[in-house]
Amino acid sequence: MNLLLESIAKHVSLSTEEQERVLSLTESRQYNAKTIVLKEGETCTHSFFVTKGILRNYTIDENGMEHVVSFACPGWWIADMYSYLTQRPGHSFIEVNEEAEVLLLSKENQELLYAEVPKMERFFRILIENSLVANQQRLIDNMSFTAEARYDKFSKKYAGLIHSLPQKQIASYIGVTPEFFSKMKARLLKRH
Amino acid sequence: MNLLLESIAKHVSLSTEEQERVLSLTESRQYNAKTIVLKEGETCTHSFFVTKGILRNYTIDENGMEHVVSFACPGWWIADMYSYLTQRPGHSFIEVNEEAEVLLLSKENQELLYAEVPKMERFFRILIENSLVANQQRLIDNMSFTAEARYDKFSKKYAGLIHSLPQKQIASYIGVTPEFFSKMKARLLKRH
DNA sequence: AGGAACACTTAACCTAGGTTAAGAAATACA
DNA sequence: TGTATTTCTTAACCTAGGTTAAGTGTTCCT
Repeated sequence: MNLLLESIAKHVSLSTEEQERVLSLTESRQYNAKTIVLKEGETCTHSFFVTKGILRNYTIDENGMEHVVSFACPGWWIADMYSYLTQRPGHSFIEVNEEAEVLLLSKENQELLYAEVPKMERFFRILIENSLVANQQRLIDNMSFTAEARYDKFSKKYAGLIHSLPQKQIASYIGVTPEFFSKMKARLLKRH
Repeated sequence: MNLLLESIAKHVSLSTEEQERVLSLTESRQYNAKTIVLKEGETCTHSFFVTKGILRNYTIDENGMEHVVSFACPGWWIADMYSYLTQRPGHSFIEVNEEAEVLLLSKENQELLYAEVPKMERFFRILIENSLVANQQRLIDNMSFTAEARYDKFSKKYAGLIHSLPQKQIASYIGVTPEFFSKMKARLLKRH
């Protein structure tokens, strides 16, 4: 069965016609690893629902350091939220980590969908609510915990993902340099 | 005119009956400064729309350190989002900073509102979207910038609020100790 | 008005994590 | 298959920000 429809069905129930309408407004794409699907300064015209592979959203700060905003694996959405919502040039990149298949939903089609299938507005509201809660938690974690504890949380939360990610991206997500991450990992190993 | 209705009107337009329905589902309350309206471990049954005063949402970590999640002044909503959305015991406090007047909206009434006035689902979707974007930006800022730069951003963003907040709360919001904040401020003064 | 309870400051000292740099391992790619 | 590029490791050294502690305002409460 279709991963997108499954994921929608977890939060709202659509008629067969509504399901078809949803799918008709999306567009399927495939990308090779390392494809950059959105660059800093571009406007994020579509959001991406991942059906295969892994994508990531990150910023590059004024010292050239990369900071991962989010990873997306199958069943997850990804976009530069600021740019997508405002339809103004964004400040982040979206890059394909591993050969991927995605469904594209353009901003216009999303608005259409809200008008035609109100349940989809509920669906996205719930998704965004969950993102917000996760994001607030991550912010508090960054202020409350040491890098080691954050890594521990990350490992548990993204257990499936963790072995598919280069260490430097994990380091960047939890907010430390790759060098420190490497040192920390060695310390953890030595302890047991 | 009513601050809540004004704020709604910025995003969706309601009929007079709809406006009345919204108001009929909220409940007005007054609180003195220092009132704790939600404690860690309690379930956040209502969200608060501030019409007067200032409230703040914060967590206390395992070392007893306070971390401010958000401030709310007139025209803003505040809640323990995790607890409010899941209706499970939360991990944060909501406290009245300055004598306040608020409108309470219970979770049940919010759901009622979504069913009766679909435009309100849009309204809250947009609000949550904006929160998410602001929160993602704050997270990235914490990883990209020094405490000084974060303070600078905070001062600009909350220019109106900043003189009503004790320094320790600003320190806690930007993610430093009150002692370091004090040192930093002295340094900034000395520089010009 | 007087004192308990906070809020802020300062200063000496400490540490988690950053920086630089150089080498080793792994991947990509021709 | 070899070489170029990227990732990872290690180690010496550095610094932003934390900790502790003691003193000085403030506020608030009776």
